[in-house]
Amino acid sequence: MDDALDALVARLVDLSAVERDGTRRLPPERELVAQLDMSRGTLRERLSQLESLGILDRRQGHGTYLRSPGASVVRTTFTLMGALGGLRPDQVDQAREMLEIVTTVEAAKLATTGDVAELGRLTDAMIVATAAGDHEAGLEADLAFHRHLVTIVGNPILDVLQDGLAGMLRDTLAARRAKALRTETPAADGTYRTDTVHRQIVAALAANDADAARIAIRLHFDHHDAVVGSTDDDA
Amino acid sequence: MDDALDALVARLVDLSAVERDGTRRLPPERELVAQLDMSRGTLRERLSQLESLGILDRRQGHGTYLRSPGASVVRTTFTLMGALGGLRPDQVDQAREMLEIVTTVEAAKLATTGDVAELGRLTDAMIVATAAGDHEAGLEADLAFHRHLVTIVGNPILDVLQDGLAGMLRDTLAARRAKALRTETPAADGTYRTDTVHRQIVAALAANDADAARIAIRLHFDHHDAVVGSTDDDA
DNA sequence: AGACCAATGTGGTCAGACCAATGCTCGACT
DNA sequence: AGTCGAGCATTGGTCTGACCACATTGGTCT
Repeated sequence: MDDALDALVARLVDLSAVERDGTRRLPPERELVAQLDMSRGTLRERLSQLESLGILDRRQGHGTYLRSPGASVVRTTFTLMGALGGLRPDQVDQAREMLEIVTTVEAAKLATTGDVAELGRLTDAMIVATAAGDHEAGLEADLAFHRHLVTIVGNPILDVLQDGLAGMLRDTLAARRAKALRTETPAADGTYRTDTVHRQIVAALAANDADAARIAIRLHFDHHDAVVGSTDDDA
Repeated sequence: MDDALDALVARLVDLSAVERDGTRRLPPERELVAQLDMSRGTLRERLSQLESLGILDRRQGHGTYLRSPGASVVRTTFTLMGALGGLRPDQVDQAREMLEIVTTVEAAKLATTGDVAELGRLTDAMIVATAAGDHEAGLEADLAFHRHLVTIVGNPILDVLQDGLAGMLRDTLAARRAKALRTETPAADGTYRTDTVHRQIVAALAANDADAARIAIRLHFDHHDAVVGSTDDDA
């Protein structure tokens, strides 16, 4: 099944035309039917598969567009796994934590001064937002921080996994962050340890010190776990 | 799109019947059409989506069966990502390595004496097979070893990711292992370091020593990388 | 009893029509 | 001239009913 779909994707890429905004648009289904020599029903079945794999985007009255498969697949996969039983939210959380630990360690080896500057900026934004009581923006900056760590490593697989898992957990993460901030007593200068732990990560990356990064990111999670009481602890 | 599919899956689970071998079998499509009040074409489109997500298994002349989504989704996703460009084999390899590092560390915290015994058994099998020149069996035991580490952690997400990535990399892994064994000079007792590194991992798990496990698994990869010359190195 | 073959049940494909949403065009009105 | 709205064309979404291909089952012939 996979190889056939594979071949189909290749032909579709050929038949697609590039729009002005850079997206690749497929010919209408009725035309594809002629060029691919199959019935519309069969074609639509294949397109549905590709759509569910995140490779296509179909919009009624608009057209069908190619796109790079992304986090959506991972998210739907695990969502449906959850629907079928056998997948608890804390397991998703655990997987994400494990992923972020290695990501951070790997990023520490590769971070450039530009990356460090960007991460510093995001940390500042987070602290400012939190101090101003805008927890929505704080969460956003928090997520952006971790997303940038993934970017540094530059591995598309991590991208997909991180986005997918974090996307699933968005509500959970928001709740965790809120609870941590609510429970915690801010320091003298009004900052929260929940936020300032990020500075340690940035420092480790600035020094390209993988060990320090590992310790810092674990502190990050241990702190949350201790406050919120999540999954398991660390050695 | 996801929520609609979600609901459909729930109804399908209701309509399915349990076979004697424990698998859940769906009614024939023509009957589903009546019970779900949609046309067969539309139903088939949905079923195709679920199949591509690894939730269904359709066999012509046989029937349609429910199954837990598994590694296949991850594998096809990343395979198609590769087909669309933007995903190199070494990136898959890197992701797998990163995943195995955290998996091993986590497993060290949770391993029981039974797990340790099983891992010891697999290591023995691997060493014996290698000594006998049966590299196929050696690879098999090697893969089983790492698969059991995932089992110890007991997180279905890791299961899926590990299986998916290792499945994609099967040929690559075989080549790496073969080259490592070919290049390496065996010790006095005829064992290879490629194999014996596993003993260090087992020892770390027996002591529930997460730090030792991390060091051991990194040695494992560093060794391979040094011999074969793969992706990046370690700090 | 064994081998062969036909009937049946199942998913896979095909064909043509109609429905529904989107965006554009062109005309009426201000 | 500008603006708003009705209508039209395009495109994906659904329905119907027929036929094809594969797998199992049971009967029939040797």
